[in-house]
Amino acid sequence: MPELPDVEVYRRRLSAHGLHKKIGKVAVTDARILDRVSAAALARRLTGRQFTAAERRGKHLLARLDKGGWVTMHFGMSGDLLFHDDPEKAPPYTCVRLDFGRGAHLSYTSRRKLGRLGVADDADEFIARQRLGPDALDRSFDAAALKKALGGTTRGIKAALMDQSVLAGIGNIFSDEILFQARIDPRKPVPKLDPAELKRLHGAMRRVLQEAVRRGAGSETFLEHLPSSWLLPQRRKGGKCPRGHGALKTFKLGARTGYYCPRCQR
DNA sequence: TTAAGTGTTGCTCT
DNA sequence: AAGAGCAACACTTA
Repeated sequence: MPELPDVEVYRRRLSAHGLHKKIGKVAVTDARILDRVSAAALARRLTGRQFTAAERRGKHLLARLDKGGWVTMHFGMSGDLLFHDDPEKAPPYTCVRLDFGRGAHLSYTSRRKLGRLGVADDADEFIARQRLGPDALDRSFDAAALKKALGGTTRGIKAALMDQSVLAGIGNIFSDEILFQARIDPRKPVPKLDPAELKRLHGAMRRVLQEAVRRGAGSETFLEHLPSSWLLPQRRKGGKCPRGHGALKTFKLGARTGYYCPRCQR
């Protein structure tokens, strides 16, 4: 699930409830999601420490530790970051649980175990190792920066938008929404985008991602409360173009399915 | 029942 | 050497 908006919601949650609290215990209940760190080493690194900041780059969440270092989290195709007050009531698929003390417990979940949690000494080093491009919602990532990031590639625009080394944060779902709002054919080769399209693309990207964060991406009811002008609620077999153009079409990008309206996306 | 499909990424192959 | 294809995983749907 988690693309940029979902992870931004997790970041805000961690920032609001998880900072400046001493970590008393680290419970690793499924070590498969640990990224180049053992359960014992993770516990050693975190016990007695506290988080001092929560940052995000694309789909990666980084929690800064006092006395140096970061906890890095990625959620793969399914995952969440949840607080709960009873340590016995960790959500399903919890892989790592941090106990901050009475009534404050944080659980990292990963249903399909494609997520990864690790530690990094330096955030920039981590970002470089992951080959992450600029964050899609970074203030300095303006239309010119988007054009520059896309420069050089000849692929279709949807594939380029989903390439985390080009820009970080957009996946299969939100690339469909962004391209629908920008009225651009997802398979259109990047070099064929004219300046007006690039401008629309950049505007749609910011609007869609920010609105998704504002509406609480990742929540159960997220799709139900979206404006009727959005593609996402229709993004399924039998879905219709929100602008009244009839059935949406699908196409395959590797193993992923893209949805679009062939009438309004050119 | 079995198989295909899934909001991601990384590795392999061309 | 950029880009396509597939495996990794666990669960849902056809």
